Amino acid sequence: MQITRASEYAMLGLLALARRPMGEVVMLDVVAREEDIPVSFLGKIFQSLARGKLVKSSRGSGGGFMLVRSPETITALEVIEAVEGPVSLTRCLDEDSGCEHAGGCALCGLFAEAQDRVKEVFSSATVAQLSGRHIPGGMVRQARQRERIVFRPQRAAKPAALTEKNAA
Amino acid sequence: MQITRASEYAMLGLLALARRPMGEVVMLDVVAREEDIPVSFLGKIFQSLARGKLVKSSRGSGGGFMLVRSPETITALEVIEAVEGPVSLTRCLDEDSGCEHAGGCALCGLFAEAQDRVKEVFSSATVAQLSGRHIPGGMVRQARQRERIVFRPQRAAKPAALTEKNAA
DNA sequence: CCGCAACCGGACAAAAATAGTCCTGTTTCA
DNA sequence: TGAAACAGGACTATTTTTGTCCGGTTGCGG
Repeated sequence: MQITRASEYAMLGLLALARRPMGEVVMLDVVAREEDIPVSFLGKIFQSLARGKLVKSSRGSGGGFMLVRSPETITALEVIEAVEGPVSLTRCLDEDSGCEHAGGCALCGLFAEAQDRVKEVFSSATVAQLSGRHIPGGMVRQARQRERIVFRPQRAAKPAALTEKNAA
Repeated sequence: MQITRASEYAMLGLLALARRPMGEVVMLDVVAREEDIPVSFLGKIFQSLARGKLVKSSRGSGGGFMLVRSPETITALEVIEAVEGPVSLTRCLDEDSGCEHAGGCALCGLFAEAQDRVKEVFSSATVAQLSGRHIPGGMVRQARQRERIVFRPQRAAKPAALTEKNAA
């Protein structure tokens, strides 16, 4: 799958846009400073987002980027795929390529299942949801308790056991 | 998280042991040839598995590796963690390190959730289960239909919709 | 219609991770 | 004792990540 910095920055960048009134145009420079991301790298990333129709760029003075769709409709999965291309947890799952140790490859099934779960989670979180929780900048290191937000695809049934297990 | 070749090879290597009567000692060389893995790399990997107490090595002529525990009790997660160390989907989730864009970082929550799901899947599949399905070697490329095995943590409720979506 | 402001996009590059290889032990069996 | 087999550290090649740089191109404002 790889969740690289690029995806992370892309999300943060969109959060920066989402914090503003819908349709407002913001310069790269501003976003980069707000979220503490190298400008030139962020430039590349926003190019991808633009190609993916998540943002629109305008050039010339007074230019910058704006959200094309409302933050409620943009999922984390879309962002990640816009930046990293089609995600796959392992080479095994790249379409075409055909798993090396093919035949009846049980591993592929297992990896595919794991990947589906990840996609499920990422496609159930929107930029708007994340924006609601996020505090920009590299500051406030230890602010406000930080209980974890839970992103459950649909049902919220018995999270208790799992959460404890992972905390331990 | 990264599922690298090393994890993949580790699983395949264990499957090779699991195919044999419990406790049988097999040489690296044999495993490597069976699963079509570079011997010297597999050597490194089995060292990790041995440190993780999943296999035991014996040296000298007639030496090799054997499973220490029965394949039913070895989960894919254990294998992966033995080889790759503690898994984390993103840098964000490395213990210590403390997320860069901390404060109220919503991204970390999201990533953590995704990671939990992956761990859930991997900890619910055992070497024995996988072994039952696996056909060794790089051969048989297109053999036997290949419907996907489903590894669900507990309940098997409504897999239909999801599976179809992914097949498409 | 000129010039600057801002993005576009390709080339480049450093650093890290991945995927191995190799060689010198050390252990054990025969 | 000698060969067989793993142990483990050092080394290397390739790829990916994480950027930087720079010459376009576009479009607004004057």
